[in-house]
Amino acid sequence: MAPGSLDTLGALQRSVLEVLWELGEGTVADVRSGLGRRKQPAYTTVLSVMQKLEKAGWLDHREAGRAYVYFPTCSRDEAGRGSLHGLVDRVFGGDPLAAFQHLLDDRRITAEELAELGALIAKKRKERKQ
Amino acid sequence: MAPGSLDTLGALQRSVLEVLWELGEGTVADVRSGLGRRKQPAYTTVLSVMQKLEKAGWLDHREAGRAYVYFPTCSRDEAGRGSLHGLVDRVFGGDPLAAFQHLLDDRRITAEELAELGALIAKKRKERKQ
DNA sequence: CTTAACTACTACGCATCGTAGTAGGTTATC
DNA sequence: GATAACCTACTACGATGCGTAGTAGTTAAG
Repeated sequence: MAPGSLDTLGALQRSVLEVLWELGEGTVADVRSGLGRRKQPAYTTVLSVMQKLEKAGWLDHREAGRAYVYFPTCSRDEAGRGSLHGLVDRVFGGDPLAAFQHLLDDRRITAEELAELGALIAKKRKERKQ
Repeated sequence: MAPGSLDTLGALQRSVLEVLWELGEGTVADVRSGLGRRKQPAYTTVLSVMQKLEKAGWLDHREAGRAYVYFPTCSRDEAGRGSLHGLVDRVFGGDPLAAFQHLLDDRRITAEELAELGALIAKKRKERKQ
């Protein structure tokens, strides 16, 4: 399970996580060069952020020779699910249906996506039947 | 539109908003007694929080005689929608369908709700057709 | 006029983020 | 073996934001 909501993380913290999800795993140096920023933070800055992320449960590490190789404790998908789950709890009183309603009212959903959704739900219902 | 994400608010801030959504509007004293807490914060504490919420765009007020009557600038629904919208942007790269997928995988959705959802989508599609 | 109620302004402790320096250990090089 | 390079651990600091509340000032009521 995700250790918290992505929304409570700072910008740099989320960037670091993003890089590690992209790479799968990596050293501090890897992550640092993976950050697509004009002004790269100091090595120790990235290290600090990653240590804090590890303490918060987002990252773990293994030793590989002299260096530590860090990796996320949950996939991007799981983190997204956890964040959404948290939002539904905190904002919609734990009612997923309420969240659905709002998403459905979103103007950005195309007719094709709507159709896709219908199919998705039908499939889900079939799965449940068994 | 909602001035931000509910998720970035503190616990007391959200409680205050909650009370005002419940009441529709209210003075500082109204909100204070509306907070269902064992230890009620000082009057000035609630006032401070509400002033900060107003500066942040969540509240507005009108004068009524001697007192200020505060009210939310957006409905609870709009705030929820805004938070969800923000989450979809920040976490799912602006793809509502991805958020749907996760919600659908939620174990808490009952078969009845799933059916309800199907009907909801069918209705939505019909609306779009016109 | 005095008192009660209400708002404005200010402040403080605490937590966290971004930032990074310094100290110390391990590996590679000469 | 000594030294340089690289890596981690620990510590720190400014900024910001939340919860908390006191003080001062204004307005209404008696």
